[in-house]
Amino acid sequence: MGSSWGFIEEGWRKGPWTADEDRLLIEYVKLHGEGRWNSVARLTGLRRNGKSCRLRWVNYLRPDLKRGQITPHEERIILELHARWGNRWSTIAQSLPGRTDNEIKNYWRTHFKKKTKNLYDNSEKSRARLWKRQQFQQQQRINNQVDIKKVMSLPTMPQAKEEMAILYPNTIDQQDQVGFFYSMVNNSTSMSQSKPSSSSNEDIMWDDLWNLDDFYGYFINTTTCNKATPNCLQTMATTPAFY
DNA sequence: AAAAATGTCAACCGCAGTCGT
DNA sequence: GACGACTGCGGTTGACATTTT
Repeated sequence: MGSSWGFIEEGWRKGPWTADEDRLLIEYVKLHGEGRWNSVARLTGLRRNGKSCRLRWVNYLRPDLKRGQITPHEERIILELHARWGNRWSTIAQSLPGRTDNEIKNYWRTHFKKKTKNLYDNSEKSRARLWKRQQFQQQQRINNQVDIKKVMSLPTMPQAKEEMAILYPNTIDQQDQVGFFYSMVNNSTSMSQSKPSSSSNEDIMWDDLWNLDDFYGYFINTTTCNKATPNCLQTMATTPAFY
């Protein structure tokens, strides 16, 4: 980061907004409408850059924002849409009038993401095991040694495989899809096995399900969205949050 | 009561897409 | 087509609040 919170850097103020700054921004939008955020500083004297102004307006000052807690109904929508779209928060936000992508993202992280925390907190040993497995599987893919038909015919979690095929038919590379899916299944299994015996079976099941859900989300992000890259699995294997 | 841990959320950053020149 | 400015998105950070020990 390198910037001092609440101070001025290169002429721009940073940190929490004051009531006066909010007022200036609201007046600007009243007069000029949303957009052209880089003009705000010039036209109002506000010492905030365009990005900061846009963010403040979109996430806090917009009059159509719904305040207060996420309702159970909204929560259900978030869950459903996240299962479908993954971390595409702005897409999810479009189905929740008055809620911002930032709000939904924060909500998800604080209410649901923590369910997977235990998985990430596992010992270095299990991380190393997973890392080795991923490396191995990646090497297998590189060497074209994965027989797609063979893998698809494996008995493990056939329903999940079927669901994946329905939900994400346009993935970039079916071989990668299957290979990664199995690495996640293996990951999930090994994590469960390494759990302390005090964990109930239900806890383990839910943690694994949440983990798979994360997998779905990440999978979408790395395959069907614009940012997809052919070597998405390599990216994934080197992403710390993933093991 | 105090310290530590955890939760919450506003705001930042970098990246990528779009648009105008 | 190349380039720069602008915009939007998702991930992350840090300050503050709340809960737990």
